[in-house]
Amino acid sequence: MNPPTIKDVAKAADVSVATVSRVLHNLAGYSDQTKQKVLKAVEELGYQPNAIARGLINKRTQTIGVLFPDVSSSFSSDLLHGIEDVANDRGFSVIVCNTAEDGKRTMKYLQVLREKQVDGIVFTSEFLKEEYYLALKEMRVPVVLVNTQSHKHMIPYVKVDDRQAAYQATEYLIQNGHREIAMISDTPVDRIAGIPRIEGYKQALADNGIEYNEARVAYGDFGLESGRKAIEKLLAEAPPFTALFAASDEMAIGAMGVALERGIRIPDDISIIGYDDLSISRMIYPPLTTIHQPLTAMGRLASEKLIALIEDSSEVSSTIVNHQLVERKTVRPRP
Amino acid sequence: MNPPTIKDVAKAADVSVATVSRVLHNLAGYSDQTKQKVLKAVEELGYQPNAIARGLINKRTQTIGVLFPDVSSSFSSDLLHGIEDVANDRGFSVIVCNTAEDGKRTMKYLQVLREKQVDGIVFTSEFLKEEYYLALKEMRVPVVLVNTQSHKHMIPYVKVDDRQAAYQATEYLIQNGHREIAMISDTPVDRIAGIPRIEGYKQALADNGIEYNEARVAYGDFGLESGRKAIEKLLAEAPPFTALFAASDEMAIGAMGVALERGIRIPDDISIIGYDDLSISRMIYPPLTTIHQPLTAMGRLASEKLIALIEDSSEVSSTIVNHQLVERKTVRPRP
DNA sequence: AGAAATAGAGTAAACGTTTACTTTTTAGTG
DNA sequence: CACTAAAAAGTAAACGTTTACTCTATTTCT
Repeated sequence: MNPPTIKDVAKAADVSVATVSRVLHNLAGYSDQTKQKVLKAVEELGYQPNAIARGLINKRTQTIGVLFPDVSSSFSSDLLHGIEDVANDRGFSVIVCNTAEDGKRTMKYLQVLREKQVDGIVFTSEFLKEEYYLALKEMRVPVVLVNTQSHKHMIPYVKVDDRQAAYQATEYLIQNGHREIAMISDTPVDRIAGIPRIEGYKQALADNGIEYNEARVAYGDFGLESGRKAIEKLLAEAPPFTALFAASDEMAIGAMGVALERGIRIPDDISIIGYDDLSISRMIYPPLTTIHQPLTAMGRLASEKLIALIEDSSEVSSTIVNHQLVERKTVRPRP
Repeated sequence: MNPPTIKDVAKAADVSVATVSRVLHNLAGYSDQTKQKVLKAVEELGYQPNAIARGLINKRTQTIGVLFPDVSSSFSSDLLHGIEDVANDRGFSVIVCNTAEDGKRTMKYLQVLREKQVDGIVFTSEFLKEEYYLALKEMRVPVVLVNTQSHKHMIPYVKVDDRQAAYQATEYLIQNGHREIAMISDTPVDRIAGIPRIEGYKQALADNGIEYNEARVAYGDFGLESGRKAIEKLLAEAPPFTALFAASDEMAIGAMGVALERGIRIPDDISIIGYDDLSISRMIYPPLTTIHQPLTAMGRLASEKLIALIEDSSEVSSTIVNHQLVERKTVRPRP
């Protein structure tokens, strides 16, 4: 009735459970004949080992937990894709957690992951609060950060150099002759993705002798809708501009939408450059010029680092992955 | 050194492990004084129960597995969002599996999920092969299907009525005066999402006295790129048409992209209606008229059904969720 | 007061593995 | 053939819980 256990196999093959276990793990200590008997019994009973029992004894669950602020964003799901892919390859399962950027929820997830005895954790796209750090530390499992970083604690991370990427995006607009350049940023309290991108933008302006004008920057939350709001604000309140740097593709796409609705041509009237390179960005019209972040590859890398830490608990370093400016159709030289 | 166990708590509180367990589960059998002692010890040691050990004994892991053909598609991640949300609420974790529509991979996942003793499985957006069904059956855990359905086996599902939705989409174009209506479909061997949508399309034509012309239907795979290919084929080879029904938003968006590139105006020259209503569809320009599938809600519903099955193993029925035609800017009356 | 019921607690088996240790069998050596 | 080394296999503890069962002391009832 119940699923067969190793004992049932042992009985059927008329050997001890230890022998069955050894055969199944290819350890030494049995004759070829015995091996055949065991394998036959396994086959006949349709025996499958119970990973829970195994996990209990060797204190390994072959499971990792991954936290996202928003699983359903294109950004997160590309990351997840990469993470899941290598994890699976290496024999790990992944439990997804959607924190909704809510501290309470996050702490609850952390507790669940702890109780479930995950072997490691990937924490993505969000500032690592001290509270989280402490919980993570108590769990004593490896952690890797993706698309975020902790200045206070030494935790390996995988991310692009936001400051430099933003610098490059802005400079690209400048090289195209633009001097009145607006920006849509994340809230300026975001120490991870917000501030560095604004700084890169400012620096590029400064290095090219263009004065920074605070009125030309609007704030969003990386989402589509916030991009619409932001450009509306800019159009209404900011001094005129011929180019726009949006700190996320979603915001760029939102902004393009309202521009187009109002008969503002892209890139003829306003050039736009985004940030992320979501798969959608290539496909919309006009295709979005943007900073490519290799999200799937970053996910893969994160998984690899984490598993390395789990398996040899050797030290693993952080890596700044290369971004890339991909030229498509939303930027053109200033007339 | 090691994380404290229930034994450590028992020792610290000077009671037996049974008592600790009872206190932790609010069962009867101890004085208030004892309870305080135990709680104090738990607090001081920072004890957290081990879900693996618990799972071993009560044969419940509070974990479900979810299979997607492509985790990183917007479609899947909206579903996942809903599934994860209610699962978490009800105390379940979710393990994601990306089958990549690969039979081998799927079978491997099924085995892993079995070994990990998940309590239930959600299977999404793919035809349930007999092989999968058998594996699932052997696992003896509840299953719910999302966005797919098995005609052969009685398995509860959650999906929209594709045939009817396609009918409605097509009829909407007809009501707008169009008579030369092309379609981009999934491959016609797809018994789940392919055939019913084509049939709905055909039926709507027939009911309105329009002859079906096979040359006006092209095939894709639901992805963006395939939408581009399909419309290119249509533009090159099909008789002229004034409207297009795409069986997925991604394909519709891909098609819009090439139309726009070629100076074909949407909706002035060609009206387009999509299918899915991804969050991006509202945001692109022009915003896509489409059939709304409430993906997140469908995910939630699936989770609820599955958990109901897990918890009382009562019978649970399937539900056809309501789709909705959302009118945006890509369809206009024929001039 | 004595019996019966009850509250408060402990003991130990069970869940399905892995593995250190022990025992038995076989093969090898001089 | 006696003895040793190696191979083959078994025994049982351990992992961290839950829970059925048992035991003792106290309360309740007649």
